[in-house]
Amino acid sequence: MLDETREKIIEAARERFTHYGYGKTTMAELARDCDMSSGNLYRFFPGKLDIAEEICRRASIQTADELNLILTCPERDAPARLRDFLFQDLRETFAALEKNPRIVELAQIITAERPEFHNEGLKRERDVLARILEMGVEEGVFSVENPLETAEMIQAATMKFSYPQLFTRLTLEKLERELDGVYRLIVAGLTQGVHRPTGNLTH
Amino acid sequence: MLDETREKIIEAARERFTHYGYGKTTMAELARDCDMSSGNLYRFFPGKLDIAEEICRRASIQTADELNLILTCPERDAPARLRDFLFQDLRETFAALEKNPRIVELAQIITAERPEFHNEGLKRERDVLARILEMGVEEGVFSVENPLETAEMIQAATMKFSYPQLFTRLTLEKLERELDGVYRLIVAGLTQGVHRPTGNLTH
DNA sequence: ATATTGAACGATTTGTTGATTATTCAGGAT
DNA sequence: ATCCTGAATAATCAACAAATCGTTCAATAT
Repeated sequence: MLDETREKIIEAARERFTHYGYGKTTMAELARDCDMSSGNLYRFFPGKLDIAEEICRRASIQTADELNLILTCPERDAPARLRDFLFQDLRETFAALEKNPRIVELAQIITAERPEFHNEGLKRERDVLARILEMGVEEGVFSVENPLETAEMIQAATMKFSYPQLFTRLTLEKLERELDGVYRLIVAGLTQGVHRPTGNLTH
Repeated sequence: MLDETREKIIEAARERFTHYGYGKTTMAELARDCDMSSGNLYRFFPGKLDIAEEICRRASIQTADELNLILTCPERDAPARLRDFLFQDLRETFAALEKNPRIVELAQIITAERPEFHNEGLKRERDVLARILEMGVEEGVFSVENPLETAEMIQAATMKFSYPQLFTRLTLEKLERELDGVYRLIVAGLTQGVHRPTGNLTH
């Protein structure tokens, strides 16, 4: 029953946040939607931002789940899976930006206030990425010592394609061309094998 | 003589912008510094933002010039030069951020109002990068079809390390560890050779 | 006891007014 | 003619007041 009420709150909030935006929806409105007083909302969530965080967390988990399907897709080698992963991520972010800018705005607000939240989402995706790398190693096409660390590096190298704020003025076509180039660079590196540092070469 | 006056304006502006910030310096103050009326400034620059742009452009050119020195440094192979390039860029941005946040702030203001300006600076650095790649090809250590295009991809992959706004909460140490990882990934890819796309592998 | 309310409180936002400032340009100086 | 000025103008900013909103909690209902 308590959980049921929580769900009702989350649903009402998602409705208002995506329709009118985070700033424009008040706790009083949320309470009215759920037939309760505003004070009572605080028995279910510590505050407004936590409701938004829960909504974004679920979206993030769903994204990770969808990326996870790439792992079980048959008849694909690891490089193809890596490519699917990167492009699916970009396309979904881009589509979300066009279809519902409000959710993207929500994510930005939470990332600004709760830096840890963003790392959490990154970690979820990184685990999938690491799994793809491991598959590549098993297939004998990738040479990777530490999949999780390498996954972190791939995330760093593809950061440009994950932050909507960074690519608002670029077209999807241009982004895909660039991502394809970065992908080719990465996959060539993984195939070759990523070596330990060869000493400090900086003058 | 006209050029001399331009220089005087630029110097006065640099002084005030770096000391008090762009927003806090007025055209009237700049005019007084140069012993002229505020209206007269507009014979030398279309507007306030253009003065700031010229200051940033010069800083950007100097950065590119310093990166250019990497090309003539003796006794280094192309991978080492690439590493120097990436780390020098990161370290200089980071140092500028700590030593004089005002110049970084200036750059952000101009990038926001004049997107083209930023591309211009990126292009300057890209040319150096492409030259390093060409050297690598000549040395036989890199296999790169189109150096300028590959340079663009490397810039995309290292974007995380060029935007101060993105790494304000990360330490230089952490950033260098990540950049090292991305560098290793890239250099392995270049050594292997970056291949053309193998058809559209996305489901 | 437990669950819920809604008025009270402080923080934040909004709206408004007055001052500052970038930019223009008619006129004066050279 | 050419260069330069400084008052006029319109845009932006700062400061303050009013209103709104998130959050708390003593009181009430279940």
